[in-house]
Amino acid sequence: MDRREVAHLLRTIGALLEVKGEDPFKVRSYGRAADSIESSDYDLEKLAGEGRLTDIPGVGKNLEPKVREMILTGSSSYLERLVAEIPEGVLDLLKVPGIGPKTARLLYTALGIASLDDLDAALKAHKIQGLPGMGRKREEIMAEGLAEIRRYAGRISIGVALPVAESIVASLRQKSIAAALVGEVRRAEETVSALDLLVLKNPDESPSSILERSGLVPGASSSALEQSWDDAHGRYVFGTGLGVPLRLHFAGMNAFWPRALWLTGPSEFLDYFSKKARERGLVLTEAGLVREGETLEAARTGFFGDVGTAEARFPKNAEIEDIMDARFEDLLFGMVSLSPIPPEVRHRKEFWEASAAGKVPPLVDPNDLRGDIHLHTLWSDGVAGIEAMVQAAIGMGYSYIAITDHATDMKMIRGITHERLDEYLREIRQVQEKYPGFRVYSGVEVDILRDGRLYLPDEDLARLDVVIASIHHEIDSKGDGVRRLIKAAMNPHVDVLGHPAGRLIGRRAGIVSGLEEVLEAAATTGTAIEINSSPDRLDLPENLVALGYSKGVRFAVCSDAHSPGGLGTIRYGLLTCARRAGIPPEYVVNTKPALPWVTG
DNA sequence: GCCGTTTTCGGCCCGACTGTTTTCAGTCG
Repeated sequence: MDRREVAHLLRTIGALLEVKGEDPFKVRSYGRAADSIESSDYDLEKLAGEGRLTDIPGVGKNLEPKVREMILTGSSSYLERLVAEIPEGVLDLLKVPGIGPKTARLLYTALGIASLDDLDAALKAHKIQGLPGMGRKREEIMAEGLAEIRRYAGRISIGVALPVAESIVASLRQKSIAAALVGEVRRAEETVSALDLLVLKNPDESPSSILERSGLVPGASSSALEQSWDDAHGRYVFGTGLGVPLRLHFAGMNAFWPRALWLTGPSEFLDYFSKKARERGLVLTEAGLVREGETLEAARTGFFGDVGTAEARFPKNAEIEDIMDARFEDLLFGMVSLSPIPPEVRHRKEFWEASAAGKVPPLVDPNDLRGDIHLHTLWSDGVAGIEAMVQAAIGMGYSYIAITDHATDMKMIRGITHERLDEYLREIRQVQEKYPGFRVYSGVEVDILRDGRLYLPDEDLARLDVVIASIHHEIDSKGDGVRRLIKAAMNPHVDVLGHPAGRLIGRRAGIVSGLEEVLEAAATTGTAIEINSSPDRLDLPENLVALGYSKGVRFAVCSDAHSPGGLGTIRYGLLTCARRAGIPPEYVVNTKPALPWVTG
């Protein structure tokens, strides 16, 4: 059992203990151990074998045997005992706003509610008001929250889906099986309903024998998955622990990229592509690109050796790496007189037109990023010091970062105050001196208060290189977020508006109207708009990024990392919000060699 | 339940808000 799975079991135990009403500190210790195991690179099986699991911070004498059992057997008898008391479905209730551990337990013990469906039924029958402490208003809040969760039912964030899909591709590759991402994950949709992989198949091999070789067959590994063959689509469908299926599609060498194009879609783009193909006497089918009048059977032999050009033909002894090169897909575009369109913008009609005209504009690319300007450290709610974040940034190949700890009146976070500012700036300067070739900007993420003023006075903000202004409380419509954001944008010290919509995917809708006005204001004041890449935010969403771009707004793509490992999440915002919106690199401030508004 | 000790027990994340009360428990950031 791998790190992620162990961490997941530990978190499940922690949540169940919390619902049981156990000591909060005990509950938290399970979460801490999970974080520690997940973010480490320990060889768990080795440590378990040597009895050294307590070397892991957060794992003590009580957790050691529990973790060892998970690693060695893939399950936990302790967890099984807990689930006998409280079904795991009760934990789904915790995702609903207004339901915490106490309420979840009450709902389960009083009404037997053990799933979101149960909750839905109880809300509709108004069974909840009348329980101790529950009234009409509580029911309303729960119903609203449940509706938001239901909007994302059966979907997971790209931030969860992409790394899992990539790790499956990597593990298949280790078994000499070549596969590529297709479908929603390849298009980098903000949430996806399935993980689709296209697997390369030799003519003499069957999908089932590949599957056997893959190690994904139940029983072949501890992470056994339910699987079934879907004959209509020629694919295997697996259940995963993520709430979305994994689907393995198969194609031979010559049909690989036509099939990848088909499976990547989206369907309205395939319609357009087909139309262009017909103009050239070609037909796009699920199995390949074929000459008009040709049968599907013929198509199954693949098109590259048939209607393909000489350079589109694979060499006789092509290596997997050669075949996996997406430039072969580009050749398909060429065959129908289109310029290649990156998967993330194939849904955008303006790119179809640009493609037909042979002028697809460049999109901002991960390699364009020169720095990350929204990061937290131990100075507020981050888990690492400034220097550790600098080293992580250097590891990402950046030339600069901005340290932007919270300046907030949220009491739980001890952030940057007027009194602590001197000391904070001093430490940033000290780290800067140790890394002369790398720029460490000083900054804060300052709270926009209820009246639109900022938590720190202007004279403090004036001392910082980067000021991100964000709303952290009363984000919904009654908090009048639009007016507060515009007021913050008008402040000349504010460089960036942080996570403007304030949404949390699947939990909180955030500001749902009026953000056009904020974009107008930002375009006028020159304030950059953040694209926050945290997988549960992905804020600003694509459609509003595209709108801002049309108004001339500049963007800052940021990780909002709270740990060194967190810097890597920046790609989710980049792919899902920036690239899908069709943003070129020059509209992203942190593609510049230095921040334009900082002098000296 | 972990950790780090002033070594075997106390600290660990705290305060505002809210819907429900009729004095406060529970949630949230």
